Amino acid sequence: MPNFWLMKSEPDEASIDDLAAAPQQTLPWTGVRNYQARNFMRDGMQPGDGVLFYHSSCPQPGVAGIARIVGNVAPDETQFDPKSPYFDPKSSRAAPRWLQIDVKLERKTRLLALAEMRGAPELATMRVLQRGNRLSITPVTPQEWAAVLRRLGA
DNA sequence: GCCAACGTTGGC
DNA sequence: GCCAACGTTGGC
Repeated sequence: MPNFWLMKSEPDEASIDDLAAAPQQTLPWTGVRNYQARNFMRDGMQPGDGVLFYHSSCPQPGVAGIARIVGNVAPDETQFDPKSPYFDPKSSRAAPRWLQIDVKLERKTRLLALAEMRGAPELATMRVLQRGNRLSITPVTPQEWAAVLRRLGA
């Protein structure tokens, strides 16, 4: 029984086109530095899970494609790299604090803009639309998943 | 650039 | 353990 997730990425860092251009159309999802989001990765994510790939902090925020979780969680390599903006001096290889997981593109979609999502009654329950939500990873219910795909014309 | 909202830090 | 101060997120 697969789960569904919405994962935010700033297109300046990793856009849907970057994912499409990556080897195997797969990128390691690194840089999660929030415990709640990490716990979703650690406790909830499984290979095969569906992902709504969301562009945030950009002129056109919204869902830009469908992806899939592949592989399993592993220590996020960027936390050990002093040159990385995601370096965490309080973490160690013995006790890694942050996790990464591989995400593979399923298909690019039309942009389902945040404004459209906000106007869609069937999407009103989505965590990403709730007031004050800042989590970069949020669970999506099967109903919400189906509603998004329907709206994307799938 | 602004600012609301939230998470984290650290002194006590 | 409390909570003020600070930092970050992210839409607008």
